[in-house]
Amino acid sequence: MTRVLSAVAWPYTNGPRHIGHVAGFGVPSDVFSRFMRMAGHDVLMVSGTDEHGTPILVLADNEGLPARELVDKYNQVIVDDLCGLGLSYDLFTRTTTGYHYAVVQEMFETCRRNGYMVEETTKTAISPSTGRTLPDRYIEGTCPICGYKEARGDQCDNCGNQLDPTDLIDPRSKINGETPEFKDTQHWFLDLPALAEALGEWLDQREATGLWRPNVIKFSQNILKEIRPRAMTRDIDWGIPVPGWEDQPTKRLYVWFDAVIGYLSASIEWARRLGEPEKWREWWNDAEAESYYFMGKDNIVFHSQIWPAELLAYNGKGDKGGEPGPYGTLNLPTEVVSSEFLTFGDSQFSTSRGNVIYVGDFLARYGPDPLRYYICAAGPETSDAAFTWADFVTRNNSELVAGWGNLVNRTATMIAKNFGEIPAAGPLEEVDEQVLATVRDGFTGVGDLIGKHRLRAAIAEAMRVVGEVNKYLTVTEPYKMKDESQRERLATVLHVAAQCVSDCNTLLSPFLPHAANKVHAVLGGEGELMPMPRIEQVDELEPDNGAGHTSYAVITGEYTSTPAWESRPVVVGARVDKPTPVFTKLDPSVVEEELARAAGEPA
RNA sequence: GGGGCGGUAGCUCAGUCGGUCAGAGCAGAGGACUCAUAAUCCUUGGGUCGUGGGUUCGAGCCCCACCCGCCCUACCA
Repeated sequence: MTRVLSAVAWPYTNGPRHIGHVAGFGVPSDVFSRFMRMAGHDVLMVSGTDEHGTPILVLADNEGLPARELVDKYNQVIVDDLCGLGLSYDLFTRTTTGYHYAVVQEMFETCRRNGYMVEETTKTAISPSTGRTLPDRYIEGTCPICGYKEARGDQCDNCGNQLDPTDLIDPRSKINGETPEFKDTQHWFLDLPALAEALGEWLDQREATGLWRPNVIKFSQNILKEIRPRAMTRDIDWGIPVPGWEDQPTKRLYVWFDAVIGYLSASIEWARRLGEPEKWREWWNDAEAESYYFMGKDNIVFHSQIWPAELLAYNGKGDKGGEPGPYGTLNLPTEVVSSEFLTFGDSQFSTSRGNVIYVGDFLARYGPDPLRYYICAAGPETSDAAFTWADFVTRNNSELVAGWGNLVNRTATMIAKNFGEIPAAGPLEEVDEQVLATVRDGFTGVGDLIGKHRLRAAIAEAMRVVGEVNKYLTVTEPYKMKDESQRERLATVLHVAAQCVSDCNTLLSPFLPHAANKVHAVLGGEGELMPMPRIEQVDELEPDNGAGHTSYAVITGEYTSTPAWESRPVVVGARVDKPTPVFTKLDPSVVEEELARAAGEPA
C-alpha cells in the first residue's frame, strides 16, 4: 500500500468549464485515482477552483459584478459539473478561503525567511483608472519593428519579435483602451536561479524513472536553461495579501504562487475537516508517499518548475540553504502528468467565439459516462485530439452500446429468461476456463496501463476483453440450449458469462463508475459498487482571514467501500430481472442538432 | 524571434532499443447467427509512414533542410 496524492489542476473561475478542460485534468485524474484505490493504495485526491488574478477582475468589470460574486457564481457551476461527472475528490475546495490564505502566507514567509524571495524594483504597466497591473498581454500598440498596429505587449503576432510593452508605439489597454502608465514598482521575486540546481537534480532523478511522458520531462529540463527570477506579487487589489505589506492593499500575491499551494492547503483543510488535523502529513512529509499532478500542457511550467521551486525554497533545499517551516519537509511531485489539448474539430475550444461545448450542457444531454468513455478512448493523451460530434456518436453507439452495453444486456436477458437468478455452474469446459482466464488477465493488463496513465490503451484493452466475452457467447450458443438435457450446460455458460460481465464491469469501473453501478444492479448486486462524490456545504474555517465567505460548497466523498481490483465471484442465486439498457444509443441526428446548436441556430 | 510537440490506411490514432513495423479500432464489403438497443461472431486492410536530402547492410523510427498544424514564451485545462 502506498499513499498517493492525486493533485488535480485547479479550474479557473472565469466561466463554466468546457469538455476540453475536463479531458485535460478531470477524467484522467479520476480514472487514475479510482484505480489506485481499487489497487489498495491510500489515495488523497484534492483540488478546487482557482479564483484570483487579473482575468477575474476584467471579467467582473465586464459582467458588472464584484469579483467575489463572480467567482462565487462560477465556483458553483464548476462544482456542479465536476461532481456530476463523478470525479471522486476527497476535497474540492477553492482558493478564496481563509484556510488557503493562511497556508499561502506561511509558505511565502518561510520561502522569504530562507532567502528565496528577493525584493526588486521593476517597471510595469499600470492601468491609470484602476491602479492595477496591466499584464503584458493586455497591452497592445504599434510594433516598433514592423509597424503592425495590433502588436501585443509581449510579442508581435505579425513579425513574431518579442517585445517589451515599453517598446510599443501608442500603447493602449486592451481592456478599456486607455494609455497605460509605466512606473516603478516593488515586488517580491522568487529567486529561481538559486533553486535551479536543485530543480535540475530533481528533474534528472524523475527522468531516470522513465515514467514521465517524454515531452513533459524534456520541456521541463529545457525551460530550466533560461530560468530567471519571477515576480510573485502584483499590483492588484484582488488576491492574497502579501505578508509584511498589509498596509498596501493594492499589492497581492501572484495568482499562480497561491494556486499551486492549493494542493497543500486543500490537503490540510481535508485533514482538519476530517477531525485528524495532522493526517495530511502522511502524504506530504513521508518521502515514500507518491504524488501525481494532472493538468493540461499549458500548465507544465507551473508544476514542473514554479511549484517544485516553491517547495524546495520552503524546504530550504536551494543554493541559499534554509530550514523548513512548520509544515516540515514537503514532497516534490513524483510525476507531472500533462495532457495535450482537446480541440473541437479543427479549432480550439473558444468561449469567446462560441466554439465551445460546456460540461454542464453535455452532462444534461448525454450523461457522464459517455463523455468519460470518449475522453478515455480518444482523449488528448500524448497529442492534441479532435472532438467531433460524429466521432462521439460513433464511439458511443458502436463501442459503448454495441460492445459493452449489449454484452450486459444479452447476458442478463438470458439469465432472467431461463433462471431469474444467477445459476450455479456445473463442470467447466475448456472454453469456459479460457474466457475466465482471459478476463482475469485483463486486471493485469488494464491495471498496468492505467498506472502508466495510458488510458486510451487501457480502455481499449478492457474493450478487447469485452469482445472476447461476446465471442464466448457466440461460440457456446447458450440461446440454443432449449432441451432439459442441456439445462446444466446452459446454467454453466450463463454463470460463466455473468462472472465475465461482473469482472469486465470491475475492469471498466474506473472509467465508467456510474455505469458500473447500474451493471452491478443488473446482476443482482446490492448497494453501490463504485462510491460517488457529493456536494456538501461547509463552514469557513478561518472566516476572519479569507475573501469573505462564511460557508461554501465543496466536493467530497467517502470512498473506503471501493471494490478491490480483482475478480469477485458472482453470487449464485442473486436475482436477475429482464434488464433495461444501461447505455443509450444515440440517433445520428444528434450530430446535426449539435452542429446547429453550435452555429447558434435553434436546434 | 526563442523553445516544445506533432504531420502513419476514408476517420481517430498505436508504433518502446533502427532489421516480420507497415498496425489497431471505427467506417465500408461479403458471410454466419438470432439471446441482445438490426446488437453479436467470422472473413476482408497495397497507405510514396508531410517534402527533399543524408547516415546505415537496413529507417515512420537517427541526422540536416524545408512545408504544414498545435502549444508555451509572467497569469484560458
